[in-house]
Amino acid sequence: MAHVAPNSSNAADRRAERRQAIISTAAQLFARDGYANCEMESVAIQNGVAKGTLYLYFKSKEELFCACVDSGMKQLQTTVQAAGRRHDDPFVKISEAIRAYLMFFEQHPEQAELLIQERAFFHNRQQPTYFTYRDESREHWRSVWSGLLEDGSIRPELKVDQILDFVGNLVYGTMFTNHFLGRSAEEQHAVIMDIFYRGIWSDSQRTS
Amino acid sequence: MAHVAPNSSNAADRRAERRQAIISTAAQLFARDGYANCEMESVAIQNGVAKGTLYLYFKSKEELFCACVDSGMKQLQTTVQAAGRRHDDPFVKISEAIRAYLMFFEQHPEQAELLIQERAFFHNRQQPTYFTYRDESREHWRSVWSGLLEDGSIRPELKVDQILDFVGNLVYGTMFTNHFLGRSAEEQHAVIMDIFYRGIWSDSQRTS
Amino acid sequence: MAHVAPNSSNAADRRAERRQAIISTAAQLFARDGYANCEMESVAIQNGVAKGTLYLYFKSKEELFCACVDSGMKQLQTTVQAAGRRHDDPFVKISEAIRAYLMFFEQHPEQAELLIQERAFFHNRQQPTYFTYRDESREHWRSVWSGLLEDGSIRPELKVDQILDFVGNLVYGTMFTNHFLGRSAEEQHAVIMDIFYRGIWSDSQRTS
Amino acid sequence: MAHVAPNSSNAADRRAERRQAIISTAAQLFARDGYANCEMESVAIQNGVAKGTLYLYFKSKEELFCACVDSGMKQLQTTVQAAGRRHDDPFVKISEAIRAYLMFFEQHPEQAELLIQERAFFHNRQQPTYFTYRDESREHWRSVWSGLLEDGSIRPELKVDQILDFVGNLVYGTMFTNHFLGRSAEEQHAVIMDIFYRGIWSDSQRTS
DNA sequence: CATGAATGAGTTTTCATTCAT
DNA sequence: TATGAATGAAAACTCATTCAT
Repeated sequence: MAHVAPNSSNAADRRAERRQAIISTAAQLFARDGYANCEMESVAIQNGVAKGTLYLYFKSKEELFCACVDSGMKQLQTTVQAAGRRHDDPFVKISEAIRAYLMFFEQHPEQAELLIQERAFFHNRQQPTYFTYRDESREHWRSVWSGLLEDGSIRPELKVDQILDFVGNLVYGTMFTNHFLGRSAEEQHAVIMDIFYRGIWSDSQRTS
Repeated sequence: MAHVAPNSSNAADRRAERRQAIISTAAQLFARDGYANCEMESVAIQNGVAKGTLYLYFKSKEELFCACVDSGMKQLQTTVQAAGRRHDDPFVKISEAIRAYLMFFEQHPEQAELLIQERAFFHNRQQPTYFTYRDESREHWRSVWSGLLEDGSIRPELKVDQILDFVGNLVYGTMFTNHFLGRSAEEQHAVIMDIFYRGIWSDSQRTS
Repeated sequence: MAHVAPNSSNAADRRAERRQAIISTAAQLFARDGYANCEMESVAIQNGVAKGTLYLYFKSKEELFCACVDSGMKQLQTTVQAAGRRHDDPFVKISEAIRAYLMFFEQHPEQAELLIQERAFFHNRQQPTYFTYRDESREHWRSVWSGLLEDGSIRPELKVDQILDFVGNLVYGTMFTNHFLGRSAEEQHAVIMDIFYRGIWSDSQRTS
Repeated sequence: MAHVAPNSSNAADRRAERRQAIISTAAQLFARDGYANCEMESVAIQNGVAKGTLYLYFKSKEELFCACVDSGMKQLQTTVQAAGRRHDDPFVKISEAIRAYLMFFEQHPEQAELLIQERAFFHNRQQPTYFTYRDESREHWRSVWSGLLEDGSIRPELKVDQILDFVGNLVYGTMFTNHFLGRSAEEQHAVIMDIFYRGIWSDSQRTS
């Protein structure tokens, strides 16, 4: 019985690998030059293939771009979920998921750019992929927060959806300003969690 | 001596008015179609002038676009400052400034789009105008927060810059998700301030 | 009172002139190189204008091509009608119209090519322009033939439509073979009319 | 000694069969889509082979196309000749040959399209295949007509070449209009022969 | 100042053909 | 023989910008 190499065993696998390789370089170039200024020729050259070859893997420039965004968001989702699953304490789970989220974009700044490019070029055609993935995860986090609400860890007057929105907006905004201003996710993370959990008010202010 | 009308008293004023009129319609069109898909011709037609005329007011399409962003950010700044100045209590001042900020983008959704377009097309050429204006206001808000910190209204372990960043990121993220998802600023505002000020933890959780 | 030149009196006229000039050179080039091999750039250069200018007059290459065919068929129609109108005797009228038809394509061989190109490229999109114009003239010639049938000049067992079809097919086929084989219309014409009117049979054969 | 099947006895025969199969489907597709819009890929798929295989049988797309035209014209020639040979009377022979000609294109409309496509795309490179085959048959028909002229069946003032041209043009034009306008060859045939043999003039008109 | 006709650089996509397997 | 992945030349069309009027 012939041994089959695990990661390029057949034509379909090689195709998938090649596809992913194109996506990776394309993502970098789209992010660096912008969707409009990034030529298919550059992507091809950067991949060591001819222009026409790209069209064997993607029907159009737009489809290639969308594949880049989609691939990135999938990776983000995986990364964040994995980070959360590594811990049992809900607050730690949440905190570590947020850290993973911020770290992901710090390590993959091109993904932040792609989100902007997507909105800039395709806002009339589709809802941002980011929010599609965001909605997918929502149920999971909703149950985590519900638990915290039920066991009295969270102020009872808050609603889960409010918290989900708040934290979603907070990390979204933080991620982008980190990206634009070159700030470090690591430093931000502790402060964010602190204020998010405890607020800014002093005890005296709280009780007044 | 001829009477001079107060708001189009002379050629320079008329020029400024016309310039502003062009900016207004251009902002709408850039936002609706995207920078790349928005033709100078459309802007001209929408203004009832000929294409060539635009070039008497703006050196290029890019300059026109930048004028749109700049004009929008100026308006935002003015609106937010005015909202803050209407109140004396620092927390109310801050809260109302934030409300004004969110309301501004709700009423001028094209400005949110322009920020995206700017980043998408010109990130290699300039820092986002938004952050330039953001930095300009920072000093003012720093002094407000410093006062709160000094008088013990704020937890003493927090630093003003941390708070400024936190709230900046929070409203930035909130504004964009409101914009993308069509959410109402009014509803968000109360929750945001509540969590920002008090955190999400219950008293029992805080003391544990 | 200013004198106004009769043939370029205003912008609309100049536009029409320019349009016609483009059509003329385009017709030559489409015929020479074929629709597919004729580049818009060539047409522009041949006209002494830039490529973009063509698109101010014609929405697309296809539209320019159709304008060429249409213009040619209009000219053909005019020429043939005029030739017919110059004579009163119906048989002469018909004969001269046919001569004019054959001469037209001899003098405008590009029009014969355009008919072929049109069919070759657009047969899935529209009926050949030639047949549209052919149908338009049919009524006129029907009445001429009807008169001849009624006054006994034509064999009574023939029907007008049969004659119209026969002569239509005959001149159509003759025109194309003249064109392909470089034959002279002038020579063909007399023979065609002779056989068409009298047939090929000898008297003895007719009566047998 | 192995038994050899009579109609695919060896490699050469199988190759010829396959070649012909490709020609048949290619002819349909060239006619349906036009030479330019017909992709080699489609031809391959329609034949159940891979693109590369076509190039084992034909050097290029152009050669494949030419083979289609040539094959069609050969079939036409065979069909027409066979129809003529079935009769002894020269007028019947001629009439039946013409009927066969018109019927052939009615049953093989793709061949009419191919003639147009050939002219449209290759008129700078070769004379139309149709006329090559036409010339080949000319000698045969010339002798038929000469006989009729000599035995007094045909008006003595006519020349054989004139008759050959006339009838050639007539059937050529008739075939194409039948094709374009969807007319039936069967109906046309009788009228064509009648007018061709007897002309349109009434006896009174002939003698006047 | 205002116009709008003219310009021409620039890019995606297609598809015939090749060639390693 | 047969395959089909890879190639890369080629061309229509757009639109920001200019400039003669």
